[in-house]
Amino acid sequence: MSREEKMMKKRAAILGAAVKTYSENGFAETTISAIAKEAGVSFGSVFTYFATKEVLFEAAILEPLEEIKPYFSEIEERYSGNPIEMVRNMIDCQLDVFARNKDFLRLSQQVLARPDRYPVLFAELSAFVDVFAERIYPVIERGQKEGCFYEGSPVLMAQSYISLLNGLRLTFIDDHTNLIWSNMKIQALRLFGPVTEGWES
Amino acid sequence: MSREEKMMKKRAAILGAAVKTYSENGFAETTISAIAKEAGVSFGSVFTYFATKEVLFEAAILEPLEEIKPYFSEIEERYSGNPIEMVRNMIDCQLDVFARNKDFLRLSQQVLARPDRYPVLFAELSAFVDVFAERIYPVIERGQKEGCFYEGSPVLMAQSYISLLNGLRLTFIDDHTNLIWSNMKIQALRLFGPVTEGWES
DNA sequence: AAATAAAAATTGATCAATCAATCATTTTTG
DNA sequence: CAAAAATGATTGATTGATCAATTTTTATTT
Repeated sequence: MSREEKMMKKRAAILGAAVKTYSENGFAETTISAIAKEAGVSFGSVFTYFATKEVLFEAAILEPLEEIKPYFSEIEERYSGNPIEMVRNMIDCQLDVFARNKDFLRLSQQVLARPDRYPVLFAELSAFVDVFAERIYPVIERGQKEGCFYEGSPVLMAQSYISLLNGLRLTFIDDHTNLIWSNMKIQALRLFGPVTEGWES
Repeated sequence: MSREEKMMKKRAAILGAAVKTYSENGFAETTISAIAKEAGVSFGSVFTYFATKEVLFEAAILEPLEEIKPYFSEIEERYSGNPIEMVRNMIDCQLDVFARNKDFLRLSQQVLARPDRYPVLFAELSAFVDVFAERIYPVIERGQKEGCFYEGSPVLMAQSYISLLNGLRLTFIDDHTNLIWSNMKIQALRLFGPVTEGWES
């Protein structure tokens, strides 16, 4: 393994440990030495890869966010069918993402809860939601024209849906099963239109 | 004003300042001296009324929780009409409570996000949700029999509704208007049954 | 291949700053 | 005056960041 490869691995280990430790203990109650221990590196090494505790926190938000972004921005590209089917596919996929990324989502909720403390990160997460609302908008409009979605502001629907996702992640913080999450998919769908039949997966 | 009255007032001032300051800055990043300043009392006085920083945090959760409890536990007593009307009244009232108690709800979300850090408080909040689910259960069942609510587990519906409330409080953290909140009431109702007509308030 | 030097990365002891809690002193109350 | 409450300076513990010493890696020369 080349030096560069080794260093990339080490950086990834530190970042992963940071996501886990920050999400469990919050920014202030997380010590650099706890992250170092979790990552299996020395205290000093953390500062070789991240200038400050603050910079490491920012990276722990922004880098996983990039992984998740496509599921919420590439709506027309990723989900297919008529509007109902598209939203159904989308919910299926996005709820799985939320169920899987517990640590990252706990972290992002810490940011959402304190906009003044994390202005840059908060703006980044807000922009993420705005992009989602913008991309889902035409799908909702088509569904409304077809008569299968409720009338009303598509932005409002999108916001209520994102709120439900965040709230679920908070309410079922310790739920490791996917049972709850698959049961909640139909509830999410009901924010868009009247739906009786459940999931067939 | 008697001494006892004065002391009650001072205690209330400290507790109010604690709810505000803890909710804005989190437990660890809140200093006792910041709470004292916000409350207009001296540093030392805080310890006359609350033994430790931890005890003050617990009081800042548990005492406002008692104020809010009735809106979520006295379902049959407070909300009237047929099932649809009852849930409509309930949502109307509970969303107002969530919109009004921003600081307390931010605090409770800090607890929900870290069950291991706050085991006792977390258990208290979980019990609160459980009581709500138990009390709303028969209303949902009646609505299902009347055919105006979706079929499916009433507990799941109640959980999705509480999740939406928490998520809304997180998403609209800085929204001071009540516009968003009144617009979200119909979205909340749609978790229970297919509803087209909006709010007439 | 082996030896050597230069550069880069690792390490944890040390330092400086922060802050919860204490407590001796002062002020207020009855 | 005596008891209670208020006050803020002091103390001890914690921890982010620094840095000098050590180890590892890479490049160069024999």
